[in-house]
Amino acid sequence: MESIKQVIHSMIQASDREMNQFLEDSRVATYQPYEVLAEPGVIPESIFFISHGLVRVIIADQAGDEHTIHFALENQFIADYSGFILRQPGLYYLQALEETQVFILPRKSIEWGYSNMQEGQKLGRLIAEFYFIYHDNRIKNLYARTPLERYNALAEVFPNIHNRVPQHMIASYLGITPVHLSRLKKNNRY
Amino acid sequence: MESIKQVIHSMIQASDREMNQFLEDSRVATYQPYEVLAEPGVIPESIFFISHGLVRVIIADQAGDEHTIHFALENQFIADYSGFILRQPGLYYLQALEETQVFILPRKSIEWGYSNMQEGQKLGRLIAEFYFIYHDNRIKNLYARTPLERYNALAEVFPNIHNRVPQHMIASYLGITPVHLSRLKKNNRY
DNA sequence: TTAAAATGATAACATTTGTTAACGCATACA
DNA sequence: TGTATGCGTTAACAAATGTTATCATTTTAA
Repeated sequence: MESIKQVIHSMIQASDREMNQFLEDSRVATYQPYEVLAEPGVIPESIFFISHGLVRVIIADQAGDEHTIHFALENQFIADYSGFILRQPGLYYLQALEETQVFILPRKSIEWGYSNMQEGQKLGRLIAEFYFIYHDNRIKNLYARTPLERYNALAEVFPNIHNRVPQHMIASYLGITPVHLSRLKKNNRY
Repeated sequence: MESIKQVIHSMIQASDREMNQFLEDSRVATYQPYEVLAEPGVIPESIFFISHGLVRVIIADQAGDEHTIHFALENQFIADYSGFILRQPGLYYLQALEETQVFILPRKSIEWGYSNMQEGQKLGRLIAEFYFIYHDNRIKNLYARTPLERYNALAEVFPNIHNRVPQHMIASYLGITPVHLSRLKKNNRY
């Protein structure tokens, strides 16, 4: 409970009363490695806050192949946020890769926060901006850097990722095959 | 002046007084095709609203090659938003591709809006969410669709783009060479 | 403890994509 | 009007990346 409060306090001013009411309807859940927090086809009705653990975001293409789109770490919010905002069925799997504890914030709480917390809208803005910057950076790197450069810079975005995630998932995140990543590493001259 | 008011009113409630004060320090500017609205290396101090025209967002890689990262159309906000938020030097060129008229909203106005407009933070949240959804969609497509599929779906995101932008810029946006796009189109069997 | 499964490296080969150059056509402009 | 420039297509070839298979090692689970 403390970690989410800390993170929110680092972004906005909120009274204890606001904070407690905001979190009142949240619940804690724990997932084992490879367990699934959310599946595609369902309208997302909650936002997750990861207190510890690691969540992989996956999309499946038409052929059924799965692609790792994102890794979400402790002290971050994660959701199929587009689906949540648009109230459309999600497209992502959210999968724990480690034993992972989350707070589940239902839509009701988010909406309560927007309407009733002094800085609720600001909190929403800052979270959206955080992910905007993450996405923007990612797209910059995609256009302006090679896969190997992106590989070498990965740990800046996901600290310690190489000790927490198998390499083939990293290859998937980079948009290349595991075989190719292995080759690139071999020729990694820096 | 009317178009930006309409767009803002479609997102939030705002009194005439709020709206007029918010826009008080904005100015109108007009750019000819290929003129540049913003360059990398400078901390972005304003947000643009395109009342008509079309702006291309470009990033240059280490080799100096330019990549088209985005097209911004009329009635949209555009900026090097990451740089604006983080107060860091921008990385993008913003280039008009048609005769383009914009409102330039200085940082001062944005901050005034956050502090003084009833729904200022909400406006910021909705704009950040809009671009979040755009980015998210884009990344989904990047992983789950082929370049040809992305080409065929382009006009959904950028209406009439094929009549407004030369094909080699579209190829650049898709992350492929003009020669390759030409080949793909030739084999486009649907 | 042991057997099965997952992981990562590597090789051989196939496919995709990039590079360079040439050409025809349209457009801009002097 | 004529000339230069930009655009899109095509072809030939090169480079990058994917595919499939094999192997050794580590991890997982019975």
